[in-house]
Amino acid sequence: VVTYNSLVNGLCKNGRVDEAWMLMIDKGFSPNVITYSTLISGLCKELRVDEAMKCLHEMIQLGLRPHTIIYNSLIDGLGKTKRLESAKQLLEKMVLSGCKPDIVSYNALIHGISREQGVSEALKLFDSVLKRGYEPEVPTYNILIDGLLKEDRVTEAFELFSGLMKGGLEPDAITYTVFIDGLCKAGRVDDALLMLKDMDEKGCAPDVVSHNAVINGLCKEKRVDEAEALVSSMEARGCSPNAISFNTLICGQCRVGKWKKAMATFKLMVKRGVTPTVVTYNILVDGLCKAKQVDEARELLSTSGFLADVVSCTSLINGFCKEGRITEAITLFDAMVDKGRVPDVVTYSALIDGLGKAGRLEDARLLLEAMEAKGCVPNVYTYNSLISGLCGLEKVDEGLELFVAMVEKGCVPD
RNA sequence: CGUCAUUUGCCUGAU
Repeated sequence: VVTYNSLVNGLCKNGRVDEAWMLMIDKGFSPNVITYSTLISGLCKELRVDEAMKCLHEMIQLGLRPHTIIYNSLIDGLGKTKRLESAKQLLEKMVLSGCKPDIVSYNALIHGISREQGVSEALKLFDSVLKRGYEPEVPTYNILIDGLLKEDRVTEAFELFSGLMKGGLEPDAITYTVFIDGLCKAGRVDDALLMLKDMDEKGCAPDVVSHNAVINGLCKEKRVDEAEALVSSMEARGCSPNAISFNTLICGQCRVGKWKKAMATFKLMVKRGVTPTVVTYNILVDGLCKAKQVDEARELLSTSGFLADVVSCTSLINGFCKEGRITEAITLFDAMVDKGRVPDVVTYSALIDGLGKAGRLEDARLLLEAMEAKGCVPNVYTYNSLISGLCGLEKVDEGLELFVAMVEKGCVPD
């Protein structure tokens, strides 16, 4: 069984969970708790939570007792697939079966709640966990600080940081990076740069993620030359730029119209042995589309070796719309659906906007209905596009009607 | 100490 477990583990590590699964089904040996632990965590990492839950039930039926870590993997997987209710139920179940949740169980749940229901809800759970006598760990604080910053609650984030220190804990590199990213996204890049230095002085070496967060902040402020300098200098500080570093810089350079620089960065990336990802190509495709070179963008994508995903398709559809090539936009939209790509709210919004600007408001309306019918919830961008189209054609009454409808549906106007 | 394992940070598309 031990040999066999190692094999299952090896397969899971290579992302070959299915083969591991087959191996297990292939009897001969009886799987033990370790076998299931390996399989379940492997499946959860790939977000194949239904299969992981099946494994859980199966092992219980075989008389094996799942331990905390197995439950924690599942709670995390359920949270990451937006199934918070199931995650909470599983936590209950774990208590009932005599397995006490630990702080990691709650960290996973707090994170899921923070993402799906907002950080305020997560903070409520945090409080009740404290009241029950659990000691929070650094990741607990990191999760909550990140949640606060993502909702622009910077002051409270710093207050929680004080709480971390008062609890006798030491912030780690992730704590600092969460702040660096949060400050950048609040438009405080210079403060983020200070914090990058500060963490170093406090004995917390910035890693590639810390650098990438700042590179992104600089790019968003259009300070691409500084971003480029940071990419060049980070190596000397012990962090090799990775695909995200280059992607971020290329994106920044595209956004300020420095197309040649962007291509040079792309070439440098390849030369440095960093493999471009689908995001790299999506950035270049979008850059070309914004430069009114949609055909070139398509060509680039088709030679990239990557299949068009929902993001690249949306860039192309938007590019066609902006060039007034609405028919081609629709054709591409239909083609992506045919190929089984699921358009999301951004795709729909781009096309609705294009239809509106082309004066085809009825089609735009129909598309809004179609997206809702498919369970894709329109957001404020979607409504703004359609309302603006209606008002542009002096159909202000219809625009107002739609405004009322969006509010009734719980979509907050901006 | 024969085998496994859980939680936190960075990049791309729409008004």
